[in-house]
Amino acid sequence: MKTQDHAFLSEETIEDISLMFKALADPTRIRILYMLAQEECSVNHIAEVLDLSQSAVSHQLSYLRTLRLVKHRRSGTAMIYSCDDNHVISLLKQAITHSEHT
Amino acid sequence: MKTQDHAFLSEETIEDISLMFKALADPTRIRILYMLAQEECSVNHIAEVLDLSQSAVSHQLSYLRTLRLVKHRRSGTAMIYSCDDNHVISLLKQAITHSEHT
DNA sequence: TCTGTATATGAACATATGCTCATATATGAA
DNA sequence: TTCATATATGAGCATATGTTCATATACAGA
Repeated sequence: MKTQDHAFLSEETIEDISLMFKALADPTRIRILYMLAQEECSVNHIAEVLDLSQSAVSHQLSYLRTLRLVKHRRSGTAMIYSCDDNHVISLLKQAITHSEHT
Repeated sequence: MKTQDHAFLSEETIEDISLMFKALADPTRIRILYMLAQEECSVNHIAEVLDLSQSAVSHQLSYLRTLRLVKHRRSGTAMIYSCDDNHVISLLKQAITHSEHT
C-alpha cells in the first residue's frame, strides 16, 4: 500500500484521542472514574474509599476536570464530583468487560 | 454510599486495563496501530509512511508486542507486523468516531 | 564469504507523570 | 470574628516515558 493510499487521522483527532486514553491510563484515575460512574462523590469520600490522600485525589480530579471528563458542584464545604463524559465511561466499561472475560 | 457498598475492580483488572489504555495513550502508537488496522506492514514501511525513525518504530512495535497487541512474521529480511487484539482496535476506532463527531 | 538491506536493542537524555508536603482558600457553626 | 472542616494548589522529588544514537543481528544476493 502506498503512502497516499493510507487513511490518516488528523493531528487534532490524534491529540484528542491520546489525551482521552492518557486519562484512562492510570490506575488511580481508573478507580476514581469507576467510583464516579456508580454515583457522584465528594473528594473526601473518594479519598477514604480508595485509601488515597486528599491531595492526590484533588490533583487527579483537577486533571479530569481540565479534560471535561468530570464536573463538580459545591455542597456546603464539600465539592461533589460526577462524570461528565458518557463516552469515556463507555470505553472504560468496555475495557473492563473485555479484561474480565479474558 | 458506604465503602462496602461500592463495586470495586480487582487489582488485576485495573492493572490490565491501565496497560491497555497506556498503549493507546501515545500519538505514535495510535498512528502505528491505525496503520496496522488497515493492513499488515513492515517496520520500514511504517517508518516511511509516518515519517518516524526506524529505531523509534521498532521500539514501539516491541512495546506493543510485549502487550500482545501486535504480532509479526518474517518475510525475507523484513518483519511484517499486524494487529493481534481486535478489542483494542475496536476501542481505538470507537474513540476516533467519538472524537470526530464532537 | 562478503556486501547490502532490514530490523532489534542497549545506553543516554530530556520531558512527563503522580505523589507528598506544606499551605492557601472557602464555607459553616459557634 | 474565630475555629473547624473540606478542598485546591504550588513546589519538589522519584520514577516513567519516548526518542535518538550507535551498534548488533539476520537474511538475501553476488
